[in-house]
Amino acid sequence: MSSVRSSLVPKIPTFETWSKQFRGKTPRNLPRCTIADVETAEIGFKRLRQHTKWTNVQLAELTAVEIYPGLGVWTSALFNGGFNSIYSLEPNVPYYKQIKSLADKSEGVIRPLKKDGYDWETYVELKDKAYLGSLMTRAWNKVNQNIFFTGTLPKSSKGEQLLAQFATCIVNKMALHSMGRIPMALWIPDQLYEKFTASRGSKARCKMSVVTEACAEIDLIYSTQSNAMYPKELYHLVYILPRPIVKIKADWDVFEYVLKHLFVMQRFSLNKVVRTLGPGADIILDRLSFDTNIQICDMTAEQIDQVAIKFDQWPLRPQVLIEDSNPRSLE
Amino acid sequence: MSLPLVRQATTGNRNVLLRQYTKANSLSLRQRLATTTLPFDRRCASTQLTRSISSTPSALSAASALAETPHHPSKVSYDGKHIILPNPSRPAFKQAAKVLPSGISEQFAILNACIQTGAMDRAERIMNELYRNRTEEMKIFVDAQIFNTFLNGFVQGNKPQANDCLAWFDRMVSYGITPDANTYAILVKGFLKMGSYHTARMLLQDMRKNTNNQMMDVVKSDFLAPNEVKGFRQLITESQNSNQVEVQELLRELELAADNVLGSESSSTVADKNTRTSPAVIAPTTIYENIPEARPMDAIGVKFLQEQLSALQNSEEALKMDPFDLQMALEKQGYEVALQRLVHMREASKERGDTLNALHLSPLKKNMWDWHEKVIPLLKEEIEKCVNIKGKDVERRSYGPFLTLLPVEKLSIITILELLRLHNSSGIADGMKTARAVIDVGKAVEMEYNATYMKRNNKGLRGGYNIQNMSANGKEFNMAVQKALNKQQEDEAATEASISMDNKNDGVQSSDIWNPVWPSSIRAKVGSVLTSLLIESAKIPVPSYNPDTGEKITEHIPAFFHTYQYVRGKRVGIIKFSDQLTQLVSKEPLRDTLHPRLMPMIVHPRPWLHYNDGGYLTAKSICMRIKDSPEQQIYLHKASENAKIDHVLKGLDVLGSTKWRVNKNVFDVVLEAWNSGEAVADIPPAITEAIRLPEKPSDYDTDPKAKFHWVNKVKEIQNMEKNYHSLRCDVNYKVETARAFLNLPMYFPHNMDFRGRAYPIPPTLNHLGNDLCRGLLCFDEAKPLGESGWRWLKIHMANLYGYDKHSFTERERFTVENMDNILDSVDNPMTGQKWWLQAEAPWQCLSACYEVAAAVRSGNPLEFESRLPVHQDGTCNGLQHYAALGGDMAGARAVNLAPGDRPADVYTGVADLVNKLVEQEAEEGNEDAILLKGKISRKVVKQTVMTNVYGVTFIGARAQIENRLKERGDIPQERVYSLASYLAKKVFSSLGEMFNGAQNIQDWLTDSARRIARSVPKDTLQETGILPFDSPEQEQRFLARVENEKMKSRKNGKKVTKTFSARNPSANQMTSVIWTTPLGLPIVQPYRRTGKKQVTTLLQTVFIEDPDLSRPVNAMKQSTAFPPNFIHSLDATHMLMSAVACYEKGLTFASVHDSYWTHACCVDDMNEVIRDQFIELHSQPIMENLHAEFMERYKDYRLPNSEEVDQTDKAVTKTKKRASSSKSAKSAATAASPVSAENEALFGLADMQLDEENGDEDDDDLDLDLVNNDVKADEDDKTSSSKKYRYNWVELAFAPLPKKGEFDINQVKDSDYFFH
DNA sequence: GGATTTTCTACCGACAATATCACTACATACTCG
DNA sequence: CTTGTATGTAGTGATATAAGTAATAGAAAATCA
Repeated sequence: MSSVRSSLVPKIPTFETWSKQFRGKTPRNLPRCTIADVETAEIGFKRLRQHTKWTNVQLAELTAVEIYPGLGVWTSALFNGGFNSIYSLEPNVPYYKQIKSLADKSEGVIRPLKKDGYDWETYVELKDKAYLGSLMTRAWNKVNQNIFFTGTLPKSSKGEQLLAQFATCIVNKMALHSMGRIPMALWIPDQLYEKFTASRGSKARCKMSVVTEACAEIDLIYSTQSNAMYPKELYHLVYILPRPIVKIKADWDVFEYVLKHLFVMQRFSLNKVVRTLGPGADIILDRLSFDTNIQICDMTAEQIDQVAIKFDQWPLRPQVLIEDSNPRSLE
Repeated sequence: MSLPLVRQATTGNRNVLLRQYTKANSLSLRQRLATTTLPFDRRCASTQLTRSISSTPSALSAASALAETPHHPSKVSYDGKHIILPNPSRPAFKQAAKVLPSGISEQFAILNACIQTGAMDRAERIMNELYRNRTEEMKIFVDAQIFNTFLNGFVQGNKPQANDCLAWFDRMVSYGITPDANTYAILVKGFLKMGSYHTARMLLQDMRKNTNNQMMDVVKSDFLAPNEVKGFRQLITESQNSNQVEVQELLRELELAADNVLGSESSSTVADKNTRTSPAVIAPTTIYENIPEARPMDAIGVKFLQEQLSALQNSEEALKMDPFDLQMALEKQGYEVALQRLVHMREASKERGDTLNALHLSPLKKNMWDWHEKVIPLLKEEIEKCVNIKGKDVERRSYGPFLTLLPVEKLSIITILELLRLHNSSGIADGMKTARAVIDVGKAVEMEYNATYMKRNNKGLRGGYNIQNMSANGKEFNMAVQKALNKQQEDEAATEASISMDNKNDGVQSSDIWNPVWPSSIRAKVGSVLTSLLIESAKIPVPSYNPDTGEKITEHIPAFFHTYQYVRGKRVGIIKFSDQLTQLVSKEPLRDTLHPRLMPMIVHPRPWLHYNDGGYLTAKSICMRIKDSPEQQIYLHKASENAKIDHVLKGLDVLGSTKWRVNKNVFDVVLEAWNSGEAVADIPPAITEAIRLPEKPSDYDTDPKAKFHWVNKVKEIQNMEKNYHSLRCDVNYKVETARAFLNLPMYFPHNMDFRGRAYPIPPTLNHLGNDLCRGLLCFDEAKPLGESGWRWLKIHMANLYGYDKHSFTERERFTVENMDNILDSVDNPMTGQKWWLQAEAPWQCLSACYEVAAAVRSGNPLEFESRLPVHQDGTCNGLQHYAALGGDMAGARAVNLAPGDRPADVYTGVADLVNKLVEQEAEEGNEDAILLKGKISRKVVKQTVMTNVYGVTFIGARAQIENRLKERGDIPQERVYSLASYLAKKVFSSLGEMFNGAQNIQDWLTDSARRIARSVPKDTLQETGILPFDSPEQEQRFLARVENEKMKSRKNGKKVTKTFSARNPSANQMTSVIWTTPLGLPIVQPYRRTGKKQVTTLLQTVFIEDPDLSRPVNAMKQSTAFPPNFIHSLDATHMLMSAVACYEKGLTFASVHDSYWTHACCVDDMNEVIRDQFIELHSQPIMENLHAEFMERYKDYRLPNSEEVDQTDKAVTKTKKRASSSKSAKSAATAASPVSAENEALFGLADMQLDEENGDEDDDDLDLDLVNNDVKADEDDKTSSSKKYRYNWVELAFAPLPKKGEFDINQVKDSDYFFH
């Protein structure tokens, strides 16, 4: 109830010391970027608050889950913003220590956890009563008022993979989103942001952006300026609000199969590409409600969903949609 | 001293073979004949094994006219006579190798296709364009052969354009190409055809006056068909009235020549010969237009084919046919036969008209026929489009000409069969990679084109079959040949007509005619057209319904469809079978979809005359399997040209001369097992119902992890299913192949991998295949067992069962004691005790059971006529060679080079040694050791010991051992990994201990290869300004050349000169490791960095190696692969030597690399041969020769070197991390690297200091520095603060050879278990 | 030139990534002087 | 008619693609600043 918290200021090392002490030497957590500028975090949060129109009361009800806090700059901003509590998931030891020391000054609001936001188990564990279990909601017509998910995505394939999985999880109400319609705000590296938010027709249009379009509303909140990140990178803070009704009606596995195959040749027309779905799959063209002479990259999520549905209903569709892509060598 | 004898004998024998297959006027052949038609007394080879023979003149010259150093009679190698070519980075290499740049080779292929299809306007355009845009390259690559073929195109058809021909002739001369006799033959032919006798005469007169070409050569030209030669006679008649002396002279010469070719009586046959060949003069397109839709062959052809058809279906019938005709037909008309089978079925059932039989008609065949009929109009349409190209349709221009090379019917059936054949290839379930498919289809078209239109072999064969004495197994061959000849005489007209039917070239085909290989890009493009048309038209009707309306409909599902898969994030284009097609294919035996090409032969393969001439009767094949490496090809070519590889070819001929048959007893059991659908031995069970998928876990919908694992499980199951399926398919193909040859003899033409190891060319069923294949095959010829044969048969029986680590006596007893089991296996193979199924090699065991049982029951085993091949296997053959090379006592004993009472088993030996070490450490309290104590079996270490020869690294060995330990199951899973690490170390150290000599040699080989692969020719360094030129003249020459190049490539003058320094030389490392085997085969390691390019095809782009890109070597691969390759080249040498020697002794011989087979009764003889040859081989200083060859081959090469410079500015030379690098993880675990150890001892005292100013060159001592590694100095340097490195180039030299041990190779002679 | 990051990790038989975009050089069309 | 400019295009090189790289380590080559 104390909206007046003593504000927390994280210690920010110089770039050189950061390089030495924090930048992971192992290729495991290779390009972990972290916000290294208090002002960026503060403005970011301010904008976010404007956008979400959170009241102090609402904030006081909200538990934030933050992945990859890094130096804890964003964590501090969240703390200062007045969240009820903040689970800060940091697997990397030097960072974890940094978060721990912040937490010690946070009167128990910041709760550092040595978990990796990338690991699937993490979300199973978060479901435990001790963490978020009590805050779960079933209904999807309403946004979960108690959980807020945030963090800084690594600029790596893992980061990209993670983001894509968030999107699928929203669609399928899995992992984090098995706990309700949880809003998210993520710091995303520029390139990934482009892909994540690419609209139809854009050059960056890809599978992920279709899924995203189908399952969430995305808003750009703020972008980092010059030296806000260690190492210097352009990041965007993005607010992700899952839709009450996801636009994908088809069976997810079918949808994914269709999506994957269509996007092989995204600048070709559906008329042609549809054949790669299965032998004789062009028969479903007539059963679609839109002009099928359309480039794949120009299709909306709904249109692709419709293709998936019609494909699924097609009696002669290939039964096996799981493709073994890993030809593992035999002895 | 048997080797020189062998050499002589071989040469003599080749001579015989040669003459049979030789066409007298082949140029390359002339050269060969020069070396082979030397006086030679056959009796020498078979009877008098005198020592002096190797120094007789005949033997010397027979061996090689080029061998100039015959002073060491025992030597096999031709000292100083290696094929040495410039480094591929040098311009000189391009000149010598004539490796076409990819753009040119494509254009050439297209050009040739245009010529062959009569599209001369297009051909002219291409010629013009090439000469305009690629002037320089054309100067290098175009020769008279190419130009002749081009010129011939003008005068070929029924509308000869002799004047155009003449115009191009002038241009030919102006391009600096010297016309030869062929050129004149073509020109004259053209004018004769047009009736311009005057011009023709003028041309010949011109030739006589101005050139050295002989009239005889003109008339004998391959470009002239017999009836065209008769045209020359016409010329004589027409010119009789001329009074000029010159003309008279000319005519006399001409007459003489014509008589020589045609025979003087030929004038009487002119009329009927002409009528016979005249249909072929009709333009190709018209021929095929007249063909009735359903019957692509004309009347005679159909009759002929149906004969073969019935022959193939009923192999009893086939026996009655002439085998030569059958083989010819199989090769030349395999696709027609396949097609005819479809037609035949269809017509037959139609005729009967009853639906009952229509039901019996295989649905797959019905569909295939349907596709065939549907794709043909599409093909015709496409061809039409290609003919009338509007605008610049680049794609159509590049594949169009190829589509008319073959009749559309053939294109269609080729495509269908190829796609069916590729089912499940490249690890794709129910499909294939697009790249593979389109390239293979293209290749199949090319091969079919070659087979159909390359008449030369046919001509040569027919003409060349003279009745000569051949050695033992050649006799039957000759009988067949004789029969063929007789038949040919009776039946000549029909046969000729049926063959000449598809011959568009007036019967003109020969090696003088240019026939460029199609580059992969062309193959891919051509293949993609056919494939995509087939995809478009091949459909299967399937009942279905419209889910929206519920209305019942029939969908026409494409049998194949093009799609993509992602493999680790990368797109891979694939062509998949539809489920319906998969169903069809899996339901019926693959009998009628059996691919007609590359089947076993039913007559003796054509001996290898040349590196690319032998094997099948008509198919153009090459004796070595080349990997996208022009370098390999050119070395082989040069060696062949210089008669260096005759011995090797002879060896291959011997392997190909072994006559096989299907073991009917085993076949019946296999069939029964197969039809039962159960798993028997290595035949997997038929999957009747889909395997049930595992239950989805409860958290499947909420936890991605759960889902992931479930999906993985499903994938695993699918994978298993796929493997089962493709395994069953494989068995299906093998069984069907065997069935096709049930009553026919089989020969396997052989070729080699690039190290010289021999392989049968037919891929599905051969004696190198798995147990099933081997069980299905036996020698065709039977030989009475006799005392020793009976003994060996029993031993062999035990071996196959897996009882092969005991003494021969024990093994013999094993068989005797198991006689009841053996008889039961024979009497009730599928219902009895099934003893044979427990054998290590069940099918072969069963095969042996039949043999043993039959022998026993015959009443007198000693007289039993046995066909079973009995094997003698080298015990760890690689290590045997290593031990022999190193003279390594302990090693020699361990692999049975030295005699012993019972076979030594390396694997057990290593296991014992490791066990000892482990026990020792267990007592010392080592936890790993305690856990492993007593658990180290032979099996655990076997794979690692085996692969050690191949240079397995620590990581690989650890993985192997890990797997073995996991299998055991008595070790806690989580400890397995660390235990495997521990054990791998122990195994390596034990190996190092046991095979110290091998280790040393292996390390030396690795090190030497590494140096070679990193080295650069001096010239290159000079030209890049790194080293000074030797002389101003050299510099001048270089500058001139550069200037010249600049002029040439002014257009694309963006020459990026890559940074070139001793520090980072990898981009310029162009030197591959090359050596010559003791039999004279040059071996080039092909490992280079891949230079793939995307090629656009109709279906998708395809990623293909760009051949003209000279790419830097993969130095690591070069060095790690060298030891195994070298050893394999030696074991291949030993095998080929043994093969030839066995042949000389009249033994039937077959081999699987290091397992040698012969009749039971001949095992003793073969054993002697094996040992003699091994001793012969290893009596030579192989390592010294290799070293010497390297020194010669890589003379003037420079090696990048880095040396440390200390503060006092005095260079302390040493290689930075270099010398020690040769002992990789592996040898690090063993004794210290012998290379450095040796040198430490030898050169440790040498003065390492070097004047840095002229350190770059001329310092002969530098090579020592490379090797030496002064440990103490290293330690000093660690303390020194400032390290400076200097990079420079030193002369390439090699470490001293490891010292050879005391083992006397002659002991092998007395080692019973050397091969056993 | 020194340091860091990536890439291997057993030989041969038997190979194989592809769509798309940005950019360049070249050819053609068109226009203007 | 020539020349210059705009436009179109064939050819080339770069880049993204998918996605739990199930575990492990160590040297050599490639890349980077």
